[in-house]
Amino acid sequence: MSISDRQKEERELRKERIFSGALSVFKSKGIDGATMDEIASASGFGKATLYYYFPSKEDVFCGILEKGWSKLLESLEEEIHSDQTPRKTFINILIKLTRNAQKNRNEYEFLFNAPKAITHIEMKDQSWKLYQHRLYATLKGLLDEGIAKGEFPNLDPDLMFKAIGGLFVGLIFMGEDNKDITADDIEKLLNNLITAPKK
Amino acid sequence: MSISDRQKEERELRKERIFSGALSVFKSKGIDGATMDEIASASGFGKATLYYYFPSKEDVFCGILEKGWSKLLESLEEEIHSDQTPRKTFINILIKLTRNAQKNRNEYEFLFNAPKAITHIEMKDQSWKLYQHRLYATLKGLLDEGIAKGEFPNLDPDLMFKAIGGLFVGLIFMGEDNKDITADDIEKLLNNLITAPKK
DNA sequence: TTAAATTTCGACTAGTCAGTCGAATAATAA
DNA sequence: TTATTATTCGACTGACTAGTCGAAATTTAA
Repeated sequence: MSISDRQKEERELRKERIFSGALSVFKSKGIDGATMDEIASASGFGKATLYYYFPSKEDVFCGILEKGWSKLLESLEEEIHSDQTPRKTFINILIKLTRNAQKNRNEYEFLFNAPKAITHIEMKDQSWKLYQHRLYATLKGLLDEGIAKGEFPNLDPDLMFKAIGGLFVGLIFMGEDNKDITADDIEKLLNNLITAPKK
Repeated sequence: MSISDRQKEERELRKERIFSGALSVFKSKGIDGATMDEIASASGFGKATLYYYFPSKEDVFCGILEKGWSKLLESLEEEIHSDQTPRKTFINILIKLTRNAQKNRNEYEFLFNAPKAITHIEMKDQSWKLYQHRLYATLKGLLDEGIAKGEFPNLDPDLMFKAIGGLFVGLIFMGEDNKDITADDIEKLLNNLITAPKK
């Protein structure tokens, strides 16, 4: 491994450090309330150094979304490409997401909530949206397929999708009590709520 | 009615006008992105006039929450005090909320989302929280009661509460497509998802 | 060792915005 | 009418913050 590669790697590590400092500031001060000075000192750099790694505040922002969503999808590949029933796959993905979210709460809260919170800002780079759309399209596809096979209640798939999406976000991010929600909890809850139609 | 009363009434009307201007700015610029200058011109006043009616930006904010949550609860009194089964009452409240939210989308979006979006701001006046807690306590009580009577799936009530809360918010406020969700949709969906346990 | 390249940052600038001030106008009361 | 009170607002201030600059420190390459 040449020296230049090591340098790139260290650069990448410093960027990650800045991301994680930024996330903790976002958590305590809110997204708009976070200043570059705070993010800088939270990540152990001077402000000007931040601008050596990112051209603007928005790029820090988009960097987190880009990296985060990409990692998120990567971590789901296995579940997505399993050959189980649509219903099982659907639920497995939600369970895996729960695990991830519990492990990196700040990051996942940001990934799922920030995009809504910043619709009013003009974003140059929205490549992270591709990942997000791919996740949503996957889940929506499984839902459609599952409904067609009678594995889910026979309801408007769009409504179901919104409902389950909201349910999931509510479950994971609602309330401050960080009461652990186990994968079992999620599975039991989904299996009880999302029942197949009575024959 | 004395002249002084009419004046008070007009003052109140002007405050409402400011609230509604503020809501439309919040909608387009986001909560932190909204400036007092914009709120002023959106409501047809000069900025200094806003400060004649409210001592600070935060008070405009709290004014909307206070008025909004108070009206919201008032509009639910009938459903809350009905003597139907817990399950029916619970669902009726959600249906009524859906109707309200569809009628005043901006306002309800603010009432349900703003409190989360501003946890990082120190709020002097939080009297609106009393109303919010009363609604949540009512729903939680109905859920507990209903579970005890076997009208709902037999799951951890706290989890159920979060799940249904998220479900509701997702259903109403997720996505920009303002596809009308009818009360029937909600009822059908809830009745399909929240099934009583199989005997 | 020394020159070049990389990384760091304190101090500064330019712009924005909440909130104030004082004066003007309109409504009410005497 | 005139005095008093209520309402309006343009212009200003002080605080804060994104982003820049230039110089210093550190690392790498020869």
